[in-house]
Amino acid sequence: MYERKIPLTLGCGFELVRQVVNGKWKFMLLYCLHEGITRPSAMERALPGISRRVINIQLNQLIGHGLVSKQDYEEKPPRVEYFLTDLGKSLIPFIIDLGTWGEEHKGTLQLNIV
Amino acid sequence: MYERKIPLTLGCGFELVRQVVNGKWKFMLLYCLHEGITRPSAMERALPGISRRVINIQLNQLIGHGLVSKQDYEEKPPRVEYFLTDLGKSLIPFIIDLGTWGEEHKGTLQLNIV
DNA sequence: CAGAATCCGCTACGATACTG
DNA sequence: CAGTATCGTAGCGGATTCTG
Repeated sequence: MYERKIPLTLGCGFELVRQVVNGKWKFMLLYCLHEGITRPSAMERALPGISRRVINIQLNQLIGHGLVSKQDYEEKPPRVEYFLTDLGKSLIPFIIDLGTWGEEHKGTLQLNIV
Repeated sequence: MYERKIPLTLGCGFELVRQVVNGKWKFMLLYCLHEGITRPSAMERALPGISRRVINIQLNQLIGHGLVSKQDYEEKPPRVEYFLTDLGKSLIPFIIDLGTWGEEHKGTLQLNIV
């Protein structure tokens, strides 16, 4: 054998992950759901700076990717709730650990990012 | 107490991580380095579809974030090598585990993404 | 309160060509 | 082989407005 052109058996996995978590607020939205913040209005309060449009778009993408499910109670005034699916839950440990990693290296990183 | 407006102590960490790994090929570049693929030409071969321009841009960002270091041997023909810093190495387990996660749920995810 | 529709600026990325 | 410069494009996300 010569050389492996694509030595990255994980490459496909990387790309899938990248697509799934691609989006400015996806991590935080998933973490909100994990924290029990299930309603859009609550997310808007919990995440200063996010807009309703982006909440909807990114939640819908997460639903499309099978990480989130939606419950519409069809009441008036409207009430809906979003929940993590099992697949979504399986991603939470990564998110928390990555967030912790970011916190721990905040000093080093911020210097460079700012 | 009323309600915590920002219940996400990890929010800042999320944001830092998002900025650091933001980029289509960052995961794969970091994984390349971890695999010992240190030279740009080798990365180009290992990652079909990537361009030299993007390799340089994203590696420089990683350097700026302190995850990667560069060694220029100042020879002719030119030869340079990139390496993971300790900070960069500390991110590798996440990347591998996320790639594995993506691989494991490929079936579920691909249906939705395609 | 949930959410869809519209407009728009910014950036990332790809393609290409060029310098040492 | 390494790296830069330029151009064109698609998409993300912010602001705003409107509906049920």
